[in-house]
Amino acid sequence: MNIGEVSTRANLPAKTIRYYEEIGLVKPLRDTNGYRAFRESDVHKLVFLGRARALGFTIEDCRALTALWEDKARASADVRNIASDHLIQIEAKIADLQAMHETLSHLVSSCAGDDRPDCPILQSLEKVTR
Amino acid sequence: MNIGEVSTRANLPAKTIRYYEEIGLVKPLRDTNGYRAFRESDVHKLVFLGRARALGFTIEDCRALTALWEDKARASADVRNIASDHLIQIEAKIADLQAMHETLSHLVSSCAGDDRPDCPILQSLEKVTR
DNA sequence: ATAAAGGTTCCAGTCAGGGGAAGGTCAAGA
DNA sequence: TCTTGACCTTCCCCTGACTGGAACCTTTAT
Repeated sequence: MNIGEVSTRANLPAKTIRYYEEIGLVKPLRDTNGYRAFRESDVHKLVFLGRARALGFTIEDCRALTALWEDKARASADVRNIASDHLIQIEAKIADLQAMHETLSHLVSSCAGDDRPDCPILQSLEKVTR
Repeated sequence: MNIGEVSTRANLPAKTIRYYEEIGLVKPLRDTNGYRAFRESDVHKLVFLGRARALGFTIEDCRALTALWEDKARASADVRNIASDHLIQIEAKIADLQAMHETLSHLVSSCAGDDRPDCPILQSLEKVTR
């Protein structure tokens, strides 16, 4: 199977798949013409990678997850640890963004948004109250 | 004022300040010895930049915001537009992260996390249901 | 025969800095 | 006066996870 079909089936850009090969996440075979020859198992793995990336796992997380995925004797605790670490990071990011959102939405709602130059947003950014 | 003091007062790493000069966000003078010579107004601006970056504005947003900040005749609407665009992006990110969080926390709580190899997290990542 | 569509590699760029080397400058203490 | 250590300078490479583009090769359809 050529990269185009894999791209469609795994819903990943061809560039991304080539990149994943470059960093050793997938290892497709090669045809005599130099084209990558993907097996079903490669597609399967790329789908897995796409799902994991969409959930915000880093590439290194993905490397660990696919290694566990391919290890039939793995302990589920190993997978769970990666996932719950990631969950904690997601929670921290959400909290950060919510704090930003609160501050900014206060500012936006306090700004007239008209032609006059006085703007509470800029006034607030000016303060040294970090 | 040398970069070290500015770094302390603006609460930004010296590397960051040099970078901001490189991309034209600040333009400190130079002493005869080649050291950067910052004015109070530079510090003021760097504090502003630090605040804006902490609120997640991009560098280009910051460039626009400082231009408006320094333009005494600006319309507050211009500032408000930048800020509310940014607010929308923050909201989208929060929604994304919350969706990830929901999916992942379901998975984590359904995983035994023991020594056995069967793991619902991996099983779910395997599905093509993107 | 030719053109379009698909494949290949390689290079460079993104964003917002961080790390570290090699070297110049300054202030304080012996 | 010398030296030590803190501070400053530029320079270049590195990050993550790709993306864009150039130059070139192969396959397929007309």
